[in-house]
Amino acid sequence: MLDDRKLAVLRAIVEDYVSTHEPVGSKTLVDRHNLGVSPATIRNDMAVLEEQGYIAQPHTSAGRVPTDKGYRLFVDRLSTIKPLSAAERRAIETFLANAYDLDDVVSRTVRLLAQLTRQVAVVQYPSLTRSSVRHVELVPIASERLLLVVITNTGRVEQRAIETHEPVSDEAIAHLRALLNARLDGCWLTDVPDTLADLPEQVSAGERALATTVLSVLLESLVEKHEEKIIIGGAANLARADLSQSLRDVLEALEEQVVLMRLLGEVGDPSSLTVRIGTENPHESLRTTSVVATGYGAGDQAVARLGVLGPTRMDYPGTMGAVRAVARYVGQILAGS
Amino acid sequence: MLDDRKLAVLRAIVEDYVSTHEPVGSKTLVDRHNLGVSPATIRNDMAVLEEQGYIAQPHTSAGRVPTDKGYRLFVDRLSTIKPLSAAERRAIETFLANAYDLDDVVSRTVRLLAQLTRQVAVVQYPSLTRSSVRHVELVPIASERLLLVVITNTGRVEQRAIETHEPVSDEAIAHLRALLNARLDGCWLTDVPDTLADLPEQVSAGERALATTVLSVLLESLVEKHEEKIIIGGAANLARADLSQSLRDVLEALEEQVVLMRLLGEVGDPSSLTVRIGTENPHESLRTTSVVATGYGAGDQAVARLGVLGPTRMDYPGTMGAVRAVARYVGQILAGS
DNA sequence: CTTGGCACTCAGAGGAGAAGAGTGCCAGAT
DNA sequence: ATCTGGCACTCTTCTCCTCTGAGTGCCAAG
Repeated sequence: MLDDRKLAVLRAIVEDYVSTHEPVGSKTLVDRHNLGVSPATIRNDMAVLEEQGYIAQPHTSAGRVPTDKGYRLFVDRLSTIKPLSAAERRAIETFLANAYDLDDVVSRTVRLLAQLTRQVAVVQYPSLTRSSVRHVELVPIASERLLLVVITNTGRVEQRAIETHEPVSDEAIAHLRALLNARLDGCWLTDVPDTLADLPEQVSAGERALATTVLSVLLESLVEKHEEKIIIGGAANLARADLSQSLRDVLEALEEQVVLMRLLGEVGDPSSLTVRIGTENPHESLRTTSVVATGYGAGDQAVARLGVLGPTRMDYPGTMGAVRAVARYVGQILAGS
Repeated sequence: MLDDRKLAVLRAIVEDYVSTHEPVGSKTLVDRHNLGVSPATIRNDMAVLEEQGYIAQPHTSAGRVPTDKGYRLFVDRLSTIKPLSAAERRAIETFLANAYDLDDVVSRTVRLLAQLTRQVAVVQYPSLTRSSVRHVELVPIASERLLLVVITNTGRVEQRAIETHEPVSDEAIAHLRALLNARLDGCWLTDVPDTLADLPEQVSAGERALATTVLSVLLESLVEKHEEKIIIGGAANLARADLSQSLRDVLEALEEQVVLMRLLGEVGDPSSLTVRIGTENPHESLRTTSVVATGYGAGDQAVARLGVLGPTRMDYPGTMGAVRAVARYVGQILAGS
């Protein structure tokens, strides 16, 4: 029901609107893109596109603006992801290659994405589910307080304080530490609960309370909390975007971890990009923003997600190219470390 | 040269302007505060205050607005820090008491400050200079890659990846780890360089390269980098503030660690509050913002700083009260852990 | 199906005028 | 010597008006 020319018109409208930020009319359209027809013809096409909900008029005597549905069609069928320039690729590579630990990789990634896309970048810390335990450390820091540190093979370090509610001897701690390391070395994090299920029964009665406490903290910190850590960058780019929505609402939404989690979406196939446009977003105050996200990971299996958030009127091909490229390089870095 | 009534007028102007966000005229001033004189008298006082640079007029037929100099006088001589309500104190206490590790303390603190003051909160991670080494861990994560983890008595965990550029045996690692722990246990971080200066000479030739590499990374990560970590929260509050400056500039400044460091100022006496008003700030694009900061720490010695940033037209007594109170409670929490 | 012509609509710019808040100054009162 | 009421004056801001121009929809002809 939409012939080729109408699609070309829609594409032209999206591209023009994205670059000028102004409603685009039939005349400017034929001037800028050489469609071989007259403005009147374009007007007819526009009328159809509007009727079908792909474009809209801010007011009667203005040009057209793409709707969310219009952007959706554009992204799905009218555009191709734009590869980065060689210079950009090199810049990404060297910038990420210089990172010296996981924190640094993540913080560099978020800055990189923000700069490349000139939008707000969001990066989730790698999930622990695909990691295995490298080492467990148990350190007394006060008479009734321990610090539990778990180091994984992906270079991530989880720490957690433990209140024992009773004094604990150094021997008990050393014993438990040895036991934990013997049991867990190389163990997949997802297998930790099973592996340690019978731990309290394996220790002497005097150490049982301690073992139980440590175990519960360990399970809790590894299994529940770790997927929630997300960092954002480039918030200043929001101010440029000049969203119709109150900037404050968007900033507020961005400060809530839960919202961010849902924004990035489910961890899935890292080779596919998720694009959420305007009202497709799961949060009310992000009605005029779009999210481009993808998974990333050491191998072909995603361990977390990253993406950018910007006004619906963003340069989708370019943004998608940048997100995809950064995700790939981060994957390489993680695999290499 | 400024008599009591003129000071009272200045105080009233500041208070009114802060609460209404509108230039305040002589008539509204006598209406709202019961100074026992007529508007005309106030006008004379205002003329003097303006001549001396404490207040200014946005335009000829408008009321007066305090200048930075006016706020400075207000803060220094005309106001007292406002204590928090009992309810607020309880809220702070319970909110912070539930934190389970250092990361959590800091992130709760920043959220608390932002919420309490409805402004942007900035918290620096506790410096390591007052801490001592609790434990050093050295873990192989690849054939030529180690992870160095240092745990301090303040509950902070520093991690750093090390490239050895040559395969290292497990025995060498175990040996070095034992050596490091024996040497460093309980050692003040500031003393680490001295304590370890002769480390390379203490190991066999085969391990010397490794020891040197590890040592350099250890010193670097402990001595140089650790003071720079700062987190911010409540950026959404900036949008409400409606600064005359472009919001974007401020957001950009806030994303730069270096700027933030200089904003918070030198770590000094934790019992004193630093207030930087408008152009007193060390950064160009923060000309219309003020910073209220203070040190905090486990004992009477500050280990880091925290504060808030808001428009120059902020409620100084209330903000100062909140910052002081939060700093105290955080100190208590850190001391208790 | 496309095209040129034409009347129509409406947002936004620009200007004039009125309203109102606030000032500075002066002469008289305290 | 200081305070006060009165008054003229200065600006900003709000409203109302008109005008302009971009852009549209529709129609009849190619």
